[in-house]
Amino acid sequence: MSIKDKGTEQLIKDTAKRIFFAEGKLHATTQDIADAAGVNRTLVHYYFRSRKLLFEQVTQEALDELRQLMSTLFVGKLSFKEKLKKLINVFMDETMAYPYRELFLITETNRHDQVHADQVHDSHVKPFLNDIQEEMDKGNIKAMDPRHFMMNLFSLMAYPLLSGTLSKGFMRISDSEYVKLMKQRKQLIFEMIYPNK
Amino acid sequence: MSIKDKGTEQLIKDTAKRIFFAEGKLHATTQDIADAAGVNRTLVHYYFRSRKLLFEQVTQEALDELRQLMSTLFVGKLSFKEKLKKLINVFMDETMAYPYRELFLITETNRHDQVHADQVHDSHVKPFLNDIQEEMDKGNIKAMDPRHFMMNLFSLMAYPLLSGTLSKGFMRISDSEYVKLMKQRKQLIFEMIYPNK
DNA sequence: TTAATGTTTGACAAATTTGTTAAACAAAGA
DNA sequence: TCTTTGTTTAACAAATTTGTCAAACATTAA
Repeated sequence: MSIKDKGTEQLIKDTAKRIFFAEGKLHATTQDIADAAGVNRTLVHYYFRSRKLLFEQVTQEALDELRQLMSTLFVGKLSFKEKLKKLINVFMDETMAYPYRELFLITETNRHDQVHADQVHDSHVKPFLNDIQEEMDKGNIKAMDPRHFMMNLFSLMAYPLLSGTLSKGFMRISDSEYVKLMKQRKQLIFEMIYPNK
Repeated sequence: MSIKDKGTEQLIKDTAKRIFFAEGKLHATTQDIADAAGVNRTLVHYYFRSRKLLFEQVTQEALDELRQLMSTLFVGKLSFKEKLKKLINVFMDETMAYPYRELFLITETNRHDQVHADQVHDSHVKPFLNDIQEEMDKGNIKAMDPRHFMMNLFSLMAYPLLSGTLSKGFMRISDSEYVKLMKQRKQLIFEMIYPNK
């Protein structure tokens, strides 16, 4: 077979992502991952050579996905307002599916004192920041350093999902109520960020 | 000696907190902690019996500190506005010193499928939520579910520090610039949250 | 069918990390 | 001083986790 069969390899990788990004189990062992995928642990080594390489690949792909998201959402001829709506919608949906993805990226980059992050190029983020600046110049959104705007936006979207367990505990919110609140946030965040209708 | 000497025990615990909360190394081993504290690893077991118990103690104390913060900041006869300013000031300072404290709490609670979090009682959070509701009734802040208000507030404060490494990478921000931005955020967050001056 | 190639498995080895023990050491009181 | 108690250390044992290997198995092409 010349073209590599992606079945098992993909299964392992997807399972790893589920464990890390969805369940937030950052300490998962290769055994944990293999069990969850229903395969022999040796296959993890067969396809990825080592635990470290599996982690690095998962990290790289997650960063790629983030970059992809950023770039696809900020091209096209939609208005800034519509792009913003779309970004909030897509990013919130993704974060609801994978609330701990960024948490994984943060701990992995801390772990190796190595910043993979700047591979997400200016070519994607800088145009976004420029768009924000333009919109401020037009008076459509409150003037501030565009980087603050971006931090505000991503904070409001990501943090409540990231800290779900804590928030639920602190505020005595049930699981079903929490989902409701998270869905409401899409609209709420847009109104906070882009107030002058 | 009847009263237990807290020297070494406290040193180990403080070092563990520094590693987890300040450096974000959630995977630190007992050896890592002992080395960083400059003591023999056996002492970790002497004082805490096991790694697990050290982790649990650190987790408990971190939750206690959060509860403490919440309760001390929301008693007294300051106006809501002043309390809010104070909360932002104190919480941001704490989070700048310990940006990964919540990250640690989140992963630890995920790890054991156990919610220590609800030990932070209604007795502290509920009065806060009531204050927020009151302020909304007065028309001083935008009306919404007070829980959203609280999530917004903590998101804006915690997330940019939590995701510092990523943000710096994404937006090409230097360390010194980042500190500047974080200090600006205190005022910026207050204005966002409490807009009608 | 047979050979070749790729996949899966269990058994084993190595490495890492945690936990235990006994002995050395230090400080304080009788 | 001597004893007692608490602290620190090194050596060791146990447990966990990662990585390797050869053999079994499956699939495809000649």
